Amino acid sequence: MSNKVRVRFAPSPTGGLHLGGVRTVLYNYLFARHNDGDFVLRIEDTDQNRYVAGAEQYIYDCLEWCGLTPDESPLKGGPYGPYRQSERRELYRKYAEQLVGDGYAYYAFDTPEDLEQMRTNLRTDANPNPQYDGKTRMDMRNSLTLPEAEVRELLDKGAPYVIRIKMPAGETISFTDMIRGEISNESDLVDDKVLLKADGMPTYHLAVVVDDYLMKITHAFRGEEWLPSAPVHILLWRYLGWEDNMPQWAHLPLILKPDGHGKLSKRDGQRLGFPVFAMQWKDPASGEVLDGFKEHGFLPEAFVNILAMLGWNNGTEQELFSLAELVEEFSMDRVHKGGAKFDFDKAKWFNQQYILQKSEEELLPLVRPFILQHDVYPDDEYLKKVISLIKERCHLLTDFWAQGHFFFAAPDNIDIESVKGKWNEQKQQFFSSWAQQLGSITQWTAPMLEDNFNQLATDAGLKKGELMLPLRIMLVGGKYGPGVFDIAEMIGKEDVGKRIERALAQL
RNA sequence: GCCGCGUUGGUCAAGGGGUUAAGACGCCUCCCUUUCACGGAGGAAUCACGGGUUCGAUUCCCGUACGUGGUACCA
Repeated sequence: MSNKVRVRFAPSPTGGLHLGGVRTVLYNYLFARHNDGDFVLRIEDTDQNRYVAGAEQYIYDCLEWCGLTPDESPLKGGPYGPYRQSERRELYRKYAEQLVGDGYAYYAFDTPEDLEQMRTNLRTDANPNPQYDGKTRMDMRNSLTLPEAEVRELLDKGAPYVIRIKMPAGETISFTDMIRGEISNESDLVDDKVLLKADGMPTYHLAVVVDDYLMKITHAFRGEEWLPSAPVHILLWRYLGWEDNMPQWAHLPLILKPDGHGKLSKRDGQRLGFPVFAMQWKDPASGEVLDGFKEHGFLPEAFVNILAMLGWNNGTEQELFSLAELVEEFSMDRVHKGGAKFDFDKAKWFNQQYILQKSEEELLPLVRPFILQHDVYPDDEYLKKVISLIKERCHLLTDFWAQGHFFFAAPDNIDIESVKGKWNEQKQQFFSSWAQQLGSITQWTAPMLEDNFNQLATDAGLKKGELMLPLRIMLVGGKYGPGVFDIAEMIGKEDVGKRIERALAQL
């Protein structure tokens, strides 16, 4: 029937959702939307040893936060379910058996110990990683080496076995990658990958092919770490007789750590002080909590934009894209081949751009949770005013507290050293008397306050410039923040007085 | 070791036989601002290396180096 574009994101629910994972989701999503196709979420939970409670729900939460919700998923259902591989278990065996029947795969009865034995026996400096392949398979215990009767018997009495693909000899297997062009591998160099494990579950290799076929996936995008096993998948499509339906492949470049080399890992984030996961992840087993972009104060639109630009651009100078614009502009052939180092400074800049774009009204509900964290409960009007005064100095939502805490409470400690140097009795007198006559100021507004302040300074024979920094330190605690009289207006007569008195006591 | 993939400033990157090799982040200087930030104006900084092909290579080809991924009954 139709050749509607269908793509899928197929994570294995084992922990936090990494930057690179979200970017794979994003490129899938953009490609699907751009082509009026379907975006499927499939859960690859075939490794029962790696089951982690809550990890699947966490993936939904992350996708929802990013605004990249799938059209079909275990949660939502769809015409090609089930979407959880553990629930498709029986399907895979049939195809594995079919491959054995057609001579493309075989039963292998070697125990893990046998395999280890083979590897240690064969390991040399020239060949540090011996494989189960065309060179070694005839020395192992499998349906190719054992007499048929014995194989039958082992199977009948329920001996544990796996099914392995029988890689052909002397073939060049090639395919066209949407990003990288022609890619080819020699079949002799690829090992006889396990297709069906002893516990009856498929490995990724079998499952990805069977499910992509059954789910009518037209384009398959995944990380470049899959490139070396692509020939196995190509062969499986061929051996199963589905080659005409094989999706087009695109192997996405890696996201690398900012310093040194290598794939960005969660440890790098901890080490360098930035998140690596989309949302906070609490490991149920270890109790370890890993920070996410959300909790770090990123806006989802910014996060998505950052990821989109990490490996893709539309050839113009534009860097800020809404999701709708990305959908419009996205194409796989403009994705980079090389990996990109993640730059947290640039990420913060993106987020700042989105904060700047938003109105106080829009920012209000986004900022509030980050203020609440500090046990402060301002009313809407007050918070909005604060937001408007400080938003241009905030890169992250968490900065609203860092840049605005003094609007809600007196600073814990003040940078008294910056004032001390040029401090004198005259200034002490000035602030003391200003604090005392605050009560007589009838109109408590920034301009009136400033006038009053200026007047008194002139009367005392002091330059305003010498007094501004001390006043700021007294009210704010440091050398930052919006106009000092705006701050004074906001925090009110009483607090201004108190803060001045308190600072004076320290000088 | 072997195999795959990659390589334009510190980072993200445009470009692709002839260009002053864009732009952004970051950094520095200056302006604005009696703070910080925003904004504005400048600045430093780049085609990994060696061979070809060519009148001419950053661009095409081949090597080398380096990086990275894989080499599991993990995905």
